Amino acid sequence: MSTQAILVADLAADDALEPAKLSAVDRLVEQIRDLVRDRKLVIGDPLPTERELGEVFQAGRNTVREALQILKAYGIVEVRPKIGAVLSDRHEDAVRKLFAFQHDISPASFLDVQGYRKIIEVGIGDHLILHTTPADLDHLDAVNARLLTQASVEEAARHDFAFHEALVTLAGNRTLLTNYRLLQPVITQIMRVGKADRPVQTDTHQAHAEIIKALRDRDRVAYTYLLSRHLEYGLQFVVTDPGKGGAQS
Amino acid sequence: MSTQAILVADLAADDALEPAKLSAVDRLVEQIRDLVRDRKLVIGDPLPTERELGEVFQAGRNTVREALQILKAYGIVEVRPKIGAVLSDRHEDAVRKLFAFQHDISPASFLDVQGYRKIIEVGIGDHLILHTTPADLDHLDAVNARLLTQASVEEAARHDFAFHEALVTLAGNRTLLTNYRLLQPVITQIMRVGKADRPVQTDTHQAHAEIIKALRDRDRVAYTYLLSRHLEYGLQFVVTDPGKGGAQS
DNA sequence: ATCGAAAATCTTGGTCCAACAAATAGCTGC
DNA sequence: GCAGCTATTTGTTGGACCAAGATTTTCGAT
Repeated sequence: MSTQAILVADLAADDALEPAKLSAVDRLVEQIRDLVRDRKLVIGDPLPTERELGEVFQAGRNTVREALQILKAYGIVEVRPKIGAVLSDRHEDAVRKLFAFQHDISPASFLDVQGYRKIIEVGIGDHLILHTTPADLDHLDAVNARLLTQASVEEAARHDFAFHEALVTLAGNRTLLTNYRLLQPVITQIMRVGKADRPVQTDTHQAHAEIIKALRDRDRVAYTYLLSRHLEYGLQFVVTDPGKGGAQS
Repeated sequence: MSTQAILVADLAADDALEPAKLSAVDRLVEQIRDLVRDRKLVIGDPLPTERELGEVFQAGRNTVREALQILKAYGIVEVRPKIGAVLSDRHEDAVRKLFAFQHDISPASFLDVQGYRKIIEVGIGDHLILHTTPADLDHLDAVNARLLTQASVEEAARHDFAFHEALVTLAGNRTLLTNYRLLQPVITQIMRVGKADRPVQTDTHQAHAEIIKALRDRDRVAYTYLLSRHLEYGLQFVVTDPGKGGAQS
């Protein structure tokens, strides 16, 4: 218990790297965060109006607005016209957006991301083989089935990602899942490109189904092989440079 | 080549989820990003002054400032009095800070992060066994050696993380490394707690050395075993709830 | 008199301007 | 070469206006 208290204190100090005088805007950001904490506001609760905040904290409204823009960028608040700033749960979205903000869009980047996915999705294989329940696998089937029910490339990419997301979810590690989701924009982008030329939904669905089957059979080797092949399959549509066949380095 | 052009266009559309009219501030954020891209500005280059930006893009200075606050929060620019906004390379720091923001500080969270690390660091084992060069291993030794050269808990945690970071770096995947680094604040926090009670630098150094040896021997099983044990070892200092001995679930 | 709809009003965020303070880059004079 | 001055630029504030949406008021129909 005392351990936890120490932790909180220590981590609070992470922000105090520059003990020097903060700008009024930064000070306001802190004060508003404190306000939220002190009043124990929860998601959806409204903050005071900009004018009130300015009055309470002795700052101009423009200064308050700049602070709110920062909080907004952090996904802490969402400001709706007229109703004002309300506490938001879009934090993860903000992280995701920020993460993808200036990711370069190059074939090398795609290759890298697919390599990452291979490490992750193959890496959780041991756990999946051991711990997935029939219900889990049925759920995967259900998610996979959605791949066949629509036509839009955008939709297909989303459902494709949903399958892999569900797979990673089964690893039962929240940190891993959060990190994997960070790449959602990039991954769905890869998928869109892969599916742009011609619809490959049935192929994808089939590949997913085989992967599920490998899990049902608790066949670690098949899982690894099928998953690797599946991820590499998508790559050949992305790396179009040489025009030749294989895409392995 | 044409593929790449399509990609860039498509990803630009990712932000256009709400095709409705953007606010002037959001529009400015985009315009400034475009400006940076068009002029091929690099890290350290200065942007036009706030008044110039306002004139060029037909916006008031306050609006420009709000846009700059967002860019600043994103780690894209750093604005210094008098000289103005200059392009910054703090983007990853901003992501890291924002990411750590949401992480609650609980034993469960620690357990989760350690589980994540196990998945990652064990997961790259195959690649490491196959591809690490003697030079790589010497580098690991050098990084590990630093663990013995100082006393501060803070320093020790940093060097401890540096070793694991170096390990992940050897996997040769930039995406993975970026994601792993995201957890730096949380991981070093875990390490600080683990080392708070008494100095265990020699133990840690020893454990690292054994892991390196396993890589030298290209012994996949030993690598997995030693790494898992090492990561679980740190955990027993975190989960202090029962006060009894073992901490395995 | 009661209810509901329409209109007027009031509040609030969005944007812009003007002004001043503080900091400092760059010039000026020695 | 250096001290000091000046002009420029960001930091901050207050005020103004607009548009949109919430609130209240008004007023007609029943």
